[in-house]
Amino acid sequence: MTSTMHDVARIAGVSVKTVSNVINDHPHVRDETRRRVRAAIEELGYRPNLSARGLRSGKTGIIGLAVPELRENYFAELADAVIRVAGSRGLGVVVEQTGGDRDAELRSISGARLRFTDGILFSPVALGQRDVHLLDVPFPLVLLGERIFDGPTDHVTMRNVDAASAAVGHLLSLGRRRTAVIGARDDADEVSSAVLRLRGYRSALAAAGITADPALVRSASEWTPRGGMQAMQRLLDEGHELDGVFALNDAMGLGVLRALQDAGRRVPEDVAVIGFDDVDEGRYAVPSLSTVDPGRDEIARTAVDLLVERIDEKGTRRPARTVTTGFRIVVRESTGGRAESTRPAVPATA
Amino acid sequence: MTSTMHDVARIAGVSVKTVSNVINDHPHVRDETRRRVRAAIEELGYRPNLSARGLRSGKTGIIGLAVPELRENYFAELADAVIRVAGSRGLGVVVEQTGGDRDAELRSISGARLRFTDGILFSPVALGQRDVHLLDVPFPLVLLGERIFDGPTDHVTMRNVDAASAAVGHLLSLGRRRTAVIGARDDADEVSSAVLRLRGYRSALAAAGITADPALVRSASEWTPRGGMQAMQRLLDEGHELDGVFALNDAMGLGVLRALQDAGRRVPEDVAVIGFDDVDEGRYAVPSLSTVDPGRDEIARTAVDLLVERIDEKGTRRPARTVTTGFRIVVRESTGGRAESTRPAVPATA
DNA sequence: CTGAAAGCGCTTACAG
DNA sequence: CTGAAAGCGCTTACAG
Repeated sequence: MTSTMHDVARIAGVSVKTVSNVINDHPHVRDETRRRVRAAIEELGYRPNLSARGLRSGKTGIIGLAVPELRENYFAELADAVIRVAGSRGLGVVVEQTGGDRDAELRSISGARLRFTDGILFSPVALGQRDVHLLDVPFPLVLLGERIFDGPTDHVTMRNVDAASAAVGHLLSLGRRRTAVIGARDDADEVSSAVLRLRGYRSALAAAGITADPALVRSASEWTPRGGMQAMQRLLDEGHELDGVFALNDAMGLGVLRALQDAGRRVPEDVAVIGFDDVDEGRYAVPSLSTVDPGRDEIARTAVDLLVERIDEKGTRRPARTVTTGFRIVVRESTGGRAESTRPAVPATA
Repeated sequence: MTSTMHDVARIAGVSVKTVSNVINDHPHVRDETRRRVRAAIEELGYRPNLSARGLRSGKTGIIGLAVPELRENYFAELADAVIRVAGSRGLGVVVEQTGGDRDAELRSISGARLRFTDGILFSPVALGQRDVHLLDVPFPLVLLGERIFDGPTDHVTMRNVDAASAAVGHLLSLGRRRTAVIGARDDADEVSSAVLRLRGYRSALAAAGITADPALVRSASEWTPRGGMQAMQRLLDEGHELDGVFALNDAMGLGVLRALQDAGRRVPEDVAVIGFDDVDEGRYAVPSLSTVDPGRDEIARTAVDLLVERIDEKGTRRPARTVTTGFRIVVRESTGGRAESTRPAVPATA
């Protein structure tokens, strides 16, 4: 039925070793031989059996990506970027969803799937700093995010504190002195996006000589539009004065916009709003949502390359490395910038 | 380093065959033996090598999902659903992005990845009816969507015409007599979501004795918020009277909402708007977007189960089957319904 | 530069 | 019910 290297070798009149050399672009094959082998491959429609190759070489050419949920835009866009980069490196990506569940996160790095992927990119949301010892696994693992630092594995993270500080600095530069923060969390013993971004908020205010009003520091039930909307509604209901909002992610920022509009507050005239993540939706919101671009493509590229390095590593293992990616403040309508989506010079055909 | 079945067999004092029987839940193993084998597996941290199993059994336990782009919400949510269902069937999912590119779509079913996945779920957007012969591939393939019908493979599709007709019927029931459609395309020789949904629009109007005004039938440069917004802006600029809009997907519907608001039209008072797809964002838009729920979970479940059936198929191959899933009209604020996101009875901790 | 052969770790007839 | 052995399709030392 399906043909093997032996069939190709027979048709081409060479040994399987030579076929293997051609397939894997090894040197020392005469051009004429290479041509004959290629023709035989074409003729038979031969495709290497990846299981056999994997068994022999100890590699499958597949990496795992463990994220909470693809229906969260941030992770869909991250997965999109990771799949692109991995594809360009000749790797397939098995996407696993943990649902932000601790057990599922543990399972994804338990090794149950170990002999199936060559390594895993892992974005935890349930595991935290106290679980750092669980990351000492016997296979290549690259950690994403800011739940766990100083672990035994390579780690790609963003400048959460600095970026949050810059976002609040942007609101300050617009003259906003009463900026609320939505999505805060102040667990002393946890390091998370929430904690780091809140730290950036505080340091920006402190640098401007402003005392943060505790009433303006709000948690959200979940980091979604719904969570942001509800937190904002409560804040408005309580009657606090405010002229700016820093939503710790764009999803909540979209909910904040809605709550403000429902309450008849004008954005950005009455209240300027900035989010974090730069998901596509923010660009199309009314008004469009200013945000922090955390450099998702750079994160994906860096993470895949670190993982590939680890997979290719022979005996000598280099020490764990932490890479911090850059960021950019994206000014849109919600802080007085212009919408990016303008009419095209040439209208599309109607 | 990593242990094998032989190690387990040695520790447990049984043959590898028995270990295999235990791992694969085969009968005819005494409880006591089973316990000993399990203990040995535990002790060694043994995990089956999936490459070896794949080589021997001819299966990898991985299926492929080929979609345009995960950053499009519809496909992120579809992938989310497929990964959940596949996981419950013990299968991993390699996600491949075609970018809606013809060559990439062909590559995804060319068999280059064949011996790597047990089968593929394929959602084409570039290939069309004329490419139907290309689907006659020597591995399990399940087609999603409405680009190609009557092909040689199993096919899962939704009731596009009926659902679109019901959406427009909903607008008619609100008394809207001048409903525009956004995202139309009228290629006589192509069957696509656009063509089918447009057909539903026409049949609903016809059933109500209304002549469709060609000026209200609009294409969009792309099926995105931007495309919807631009198409709506042009429609408004041209000064046509209208009181309803049927956006052929939610992404365009979100852009339509924005264009209407920019133009000072009230939704739904002046113009009622309904989309198609039921992506999460529509629920959080201001106003929330009415839509057609095409039953994404049902699509995912059906597609995975058909693929599993094909993979497990021995000699006798049953004929290709087409499954059509159900739909539901979701009435939200943009057509006068209530927002679904209400305040929680119990506020989250602040 | 090329060929014959071993072996990666499983599963599965085949004997017993 | 259990064991010994073949073989899935590759890659890679090892000879030549």
